[in-house]
Amino acid sequence: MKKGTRKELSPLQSLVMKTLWERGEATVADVQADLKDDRPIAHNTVATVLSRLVNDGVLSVRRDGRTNVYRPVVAETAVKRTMVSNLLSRLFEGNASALVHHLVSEGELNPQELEDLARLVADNRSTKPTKNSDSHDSSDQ
Amino acid sequence: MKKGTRKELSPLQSLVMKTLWERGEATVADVQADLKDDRPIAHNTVATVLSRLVNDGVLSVRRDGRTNVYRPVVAETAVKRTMVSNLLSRLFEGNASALVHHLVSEGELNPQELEDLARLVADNRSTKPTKNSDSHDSSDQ
DNA sequence: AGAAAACTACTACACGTGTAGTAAATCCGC
DNA sequence: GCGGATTTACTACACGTGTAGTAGTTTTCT
Repeated sequence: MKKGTRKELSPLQSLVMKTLWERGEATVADVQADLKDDRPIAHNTVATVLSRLVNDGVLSVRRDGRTNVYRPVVAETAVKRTMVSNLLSRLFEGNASALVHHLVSEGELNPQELEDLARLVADNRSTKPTKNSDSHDSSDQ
Repeated sequence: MKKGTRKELSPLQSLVMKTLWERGEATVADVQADLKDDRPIAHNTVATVLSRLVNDGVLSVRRDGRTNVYRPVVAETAVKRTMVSNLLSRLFEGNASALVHHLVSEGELNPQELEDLARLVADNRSTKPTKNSDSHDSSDQ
């Protein structure tokens, strides 16, 4: 239905898409095989999910013999962008640093990760601040 | 039904809960007033959402005269924890730094925020973050 | 007092999601 | 060449969510 630049994936859809993004393309059986490790899931359940994703414009399908081969139409990054940004506005007033603060105070980042993060921040700071200066008033500095 | 330590909130539920957490407690009319700025929403719609949240153990309700007064049972922090952690496992293999990397590379953090973040990281690193660091904690239960 | 407003409780309904069964076509092994 | 395996297309159904209407009870305003 909806041509989807802005698609939220449901939990199961996320799982399915993860294997699609990993593999590049996959059949129903492929996906089922990947998922079966974590959870028992019927072949037909996977097939249903897959065809709904095609319907939503998230996957495309190609016929190979009598088998359907599915392939991502929407990039993983795009979906992440949408979903993270939605989480941000829903729970953190759209404020990304609030989310990072949460991660830190909840101990989701271990020392090593904090270390890496520090480096990432440093790099990013030195290599010029690019876009995203819209409407935000930089009070001090 | 579901006793809820681990509750995911739907978009509208998140909106509603936001005002509940802000206000501490609220009536249907209060919530409707808060939401009406963003979206037109019927009094009854709000009432339904609220009573479902009570049913899910996310809110409690108290009678004040002939009016219901709702109050959060689940702390904002707890919900954030659940939902962020779910997003993490669904899209980032449970890896929090991957999420932060995403935020940085998508430009969700502006220079000022990166600056603050650097300080946060530095602080956290120096204060010996073995497991749980206590910067500024919030009440939750 | 009588009408209007405010509220709650209950009901309804469409749509998405998870889950899978049935029917039908095709393929593979013996 | 036949029976089981594979695979698709279609159908079904329960449950959550967004959305709100109805009915009924108070409260409040002329």
